[in-house]
Amino acid sequence: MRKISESTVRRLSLYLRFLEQCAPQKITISSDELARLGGTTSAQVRRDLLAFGSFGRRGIGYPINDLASRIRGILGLQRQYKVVLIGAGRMGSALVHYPGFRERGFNITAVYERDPKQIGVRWSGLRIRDVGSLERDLKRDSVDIAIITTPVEAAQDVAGKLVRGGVKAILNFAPTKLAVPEDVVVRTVNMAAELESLSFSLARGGIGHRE
Amino acid sequence: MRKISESTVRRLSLYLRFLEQCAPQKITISSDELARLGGTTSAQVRRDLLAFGSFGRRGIGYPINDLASRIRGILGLQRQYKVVLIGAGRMGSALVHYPGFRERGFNITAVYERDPKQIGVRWSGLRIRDVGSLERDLKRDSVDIAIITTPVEAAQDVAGKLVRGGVKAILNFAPTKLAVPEDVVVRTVNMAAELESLSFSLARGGIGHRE
DNA sequence: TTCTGTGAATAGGTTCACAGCT
DNA sequence: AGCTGTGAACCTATTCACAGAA
Repeated sequence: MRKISESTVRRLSLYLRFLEQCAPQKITISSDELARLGGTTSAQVRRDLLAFGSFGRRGIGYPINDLASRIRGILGLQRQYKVVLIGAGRMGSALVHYPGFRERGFNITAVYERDPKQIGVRWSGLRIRDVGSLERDLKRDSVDIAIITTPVEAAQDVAGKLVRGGVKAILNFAPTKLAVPEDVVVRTVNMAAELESLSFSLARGGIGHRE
Repeated sequence: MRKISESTVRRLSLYLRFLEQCAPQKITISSDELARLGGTTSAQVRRDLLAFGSFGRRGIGYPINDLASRIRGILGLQRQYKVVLIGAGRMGSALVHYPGFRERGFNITAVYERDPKQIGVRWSGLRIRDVGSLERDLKRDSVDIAIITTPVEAAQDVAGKLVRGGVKAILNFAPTKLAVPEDVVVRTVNMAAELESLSFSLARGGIGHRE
């Protein structure tokens, strides 16, 4: 089984969403159909799917259910994930209440915050905890993924606590590069940079139309 | 002046942030230093900067202020942008109050919502308007960028209104591919897909450590 | 005929390595 | 010596085009 690139992973997420939206009576789907839905080419779709073994049928297409569960396997979505969130601001609130996470098996089980005024407040049943107890809590029972929604100044410090607590995957919304050991994966979502990429495109018919 | 790739644009955003954080007495910065800050290589930095003309000085480095304003030029950040947001949910609230946007010249000037209970509510001085008047408002005075934070079912419909209202750039937080004309740029931020990319990495020491 | 699987060709992005300023 | 600018090499991703199975 070959190496799978980051852009392929991103597209697999997309394909999975489309497969799950298919009418239940529909049995198979062609690479061409998936390509139209996802805004790529059929060759691209076939290459992506080939990256983890071939099981489409020539002349027919791909069996929808098999393909979906195969993609879930690749993306590691057959299991549940324990997620904690640090930073009980507006962005934290938006993410805690985002239904798409739980649907995919990402369960936010704790929220941490530094501001004493926020500690103890409940967000739909989840009591906001003191970030001071984060490291201890992580050592007591471990979590899979952490989401950082703190102000930028606090982010690296929090990342340190997470790493020491054994967290191996971090989704970071603070606009900074986090220094972490080799075996920890970080994805940074930088809202301002997203807008900047749009202003770049406006300034010169640049990157073009990319979805 | 050559074509600039999407990944270069993303890195330029990063570089700009670092340049702005430099101590004011610091005059120049080397590609090596920028590389360390941004987690790339010096060769990569030099290539990125070369994409829009050479004005570093051999043996010295790049003049910080010049470089910063040149990058601002490339990214189209010398001007102000008028931005509207559609969908006054928690994510909308998080973005409206995010200080990083205004700092960069992205001014959210109106918020639209479908739910009548929300219409008229004020978010730090901004009165939430009926999405029914969106298209008319856009035609009266145009905006540069729109941010969609509606539920996924409403997103395509809103995108249609935006396009008819002359908006040429859309930042989309609904997990769906928006169909828009060629001359409209869309960037979709898919939160669930970000987590899926992390679960993929956890499932197999996959993509590796990418910042 | 339809639609996958895949080698080969192409394009695109990154790294190397070194000439040339300061 | 220090550090940029840049051709060339390299590596990775995408597209082409067609053989082969249903």
